[in-house]
Amino acid sequence: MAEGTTGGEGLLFLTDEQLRKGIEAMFFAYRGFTADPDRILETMDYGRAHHRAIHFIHRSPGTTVSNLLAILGVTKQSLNRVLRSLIDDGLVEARVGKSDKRERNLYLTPKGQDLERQLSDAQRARMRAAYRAAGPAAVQGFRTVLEAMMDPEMRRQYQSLREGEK
Amino acid sequence: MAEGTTGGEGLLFLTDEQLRKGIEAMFFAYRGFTADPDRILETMDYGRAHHRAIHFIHRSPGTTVSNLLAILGVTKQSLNRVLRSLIDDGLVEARVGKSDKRERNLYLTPKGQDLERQLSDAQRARMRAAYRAAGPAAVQGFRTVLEAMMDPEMRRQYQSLREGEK
DNA sequence: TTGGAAAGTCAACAAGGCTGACGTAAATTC
DNA sequence: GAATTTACGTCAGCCTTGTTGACTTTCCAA
Repeated sequence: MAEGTTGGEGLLFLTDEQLRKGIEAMFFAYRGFTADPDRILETMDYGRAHHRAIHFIHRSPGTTVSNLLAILGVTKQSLNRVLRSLIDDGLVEARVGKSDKRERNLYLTPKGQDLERQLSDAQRARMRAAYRAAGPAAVQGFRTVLEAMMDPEMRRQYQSLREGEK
Repeated sequence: MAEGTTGGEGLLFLTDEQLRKGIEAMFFAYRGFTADPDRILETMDYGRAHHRAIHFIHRSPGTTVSNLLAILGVTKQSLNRVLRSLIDDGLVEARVGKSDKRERNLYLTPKGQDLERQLSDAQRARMRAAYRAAGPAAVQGFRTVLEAMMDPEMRRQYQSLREGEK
């Protein structure tokens, strides 16, 4: 039985030691997860905060500032600083809302899409390598545990982003 | 076939869309992962950096400052600031090395152990809940993918911390 | 005995979080 | 039509946690 994760009928025996290993796995893996984009970003004047904004604008083109605030979980002032530099540098475009003119709909410009592609290519390459090394069953489990680890509100955000998936 | 992760004989069909979902899963799950300790820490004057130091000193009592630097991947000055406050507040003790008096061996005081327990109890509770909700097979896969996602150097750190495990 | 490693410290700086306050335009409600 | 609420932007100031660079002290080892 591998690493004592299970007993007879799917009951889990979870020692503190096993849980601690999961915790450290998250810590070290997250470092790897962000390492490649971080390397690209530091050559420009951007950081992880810019990456996150770019990612979610790419994911949901036309999203509003409020939506982004909810997803990223930061303050308006903090996001604004990041968004400001992306708009000034011509990576993001903010169009006045059509039905509600108070809103700003956010889009990546071609230049923004270029950077998005660079960043996500790097991140996907690592993810793909990890998936291949681990195999299909592991991938399924990986996603299942991560989803269970999210706060309910974040899980909703995550799942709503997955709409349109088969 | 669940979510198209596999074809016939274990070959993975990984669309960009699937990889992106894995990326977002990491993002949202990491937020959940740190949420509980963060809530505890903010009531005191500590942050995530203090938590990391406490965690690894607890994990390897008597570890040196250099070891900690290698594991945490920050600069000496950055770690020193955190360590300084923990020592001043009586959570960590730095004993002059026995064989090499330049080294400082780090230990948690009883007060430090109290905080460590609070933090790890909270973090383990979430991890345990996620593990239970996902099931044993998923847990196995979770750990496998995370390990594959680490940088080789970090993987060694991770695995060396696991020595002594059966 | 001298070179270099380990550790600590001081100073300065930046990114990216935060709070609070204030302004404006647009939408909504009364 | 007036008052209120909403969405967004911005100014000012603070904190944590990362960085670089320079310098000192201690002390092991060649």
